[in-house]
Amino acid sequence: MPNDVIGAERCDCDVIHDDVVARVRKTIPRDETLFDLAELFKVFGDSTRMKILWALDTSEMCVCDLAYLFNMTQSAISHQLRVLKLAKLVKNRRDGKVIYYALDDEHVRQIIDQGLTHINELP
Amino acid sequence: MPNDVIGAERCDCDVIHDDVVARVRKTIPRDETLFDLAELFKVFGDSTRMKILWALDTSEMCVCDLAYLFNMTQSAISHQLRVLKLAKLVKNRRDGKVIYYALDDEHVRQIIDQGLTHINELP
DNA sequence: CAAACATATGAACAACTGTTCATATGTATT
DNA sequence: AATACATATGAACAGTTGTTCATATGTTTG
Repeated sequence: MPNDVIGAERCDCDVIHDDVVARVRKTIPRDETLFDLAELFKVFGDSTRMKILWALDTSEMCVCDLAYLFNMTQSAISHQLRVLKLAKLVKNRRDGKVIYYALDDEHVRQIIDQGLTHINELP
Repeated sequence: MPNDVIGAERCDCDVIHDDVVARVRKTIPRDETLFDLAELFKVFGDSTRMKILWALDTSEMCVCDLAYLFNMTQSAISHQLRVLKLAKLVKNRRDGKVIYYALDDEHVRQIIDQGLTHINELP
């Protein structure tokens, strides 16, 4: 299903590069997929959530563990865990009063590692 | 170099989970690294930039090609290309009046692919 | 060198985001 | 049942972000 192809103003070089534009149009994913992808990365794009993900990669933890570990409010952590859960990056289980959170996806680590590689290779 | 360890309020289970917290403290990267990582993913967390990255993965393109392709203002594209360039994800070369942008990193595709895998595996 | 073109950039504005504060929900203990 | 504890959640607020508009920079062409 092709994306929005309704024309904007074209400059001279658009016409020259018509083939390139056409090639991209054929291979680029649907708008909705690109939007979902951006939404996913947006979740990784906050240092509090990044800390939480990294912590949970070591071990499952409860909310107050995380709050104590990062010296943050229980409420702030809880709000962010909600975001992570909606993105299916994190799952939880209840044990009495305590709720334990854990990573819910084996790709989380891989995505983060790719990011680390990029950062470490910068000059 | 250890991160901020100044104490927040501890709940009862913190004390119980002291070992877990200590283990995370030992293995988690420096605050600065986590911040940089989040900054990197933030760049992927916008659908306009995601579109641009995907387009440039097919072929280098000039600014007005991208504007035409996505039916957006030249200015809007230009602003986002600036963000991508600051993140070292994109490089450019000048050819007369026209400036061509291209991916500047072989990890871009891999990072995006990992994200796609996550999205596609959702139920 | 003047006009046309491609791109960059600063200011302004609306929309979005993350934290805090107050409070609600749910569970265990006595 | 009442209290204490762990977590969730809604409202509010400040800070951030992406687009638009106007304009500036830099290059080519006549």
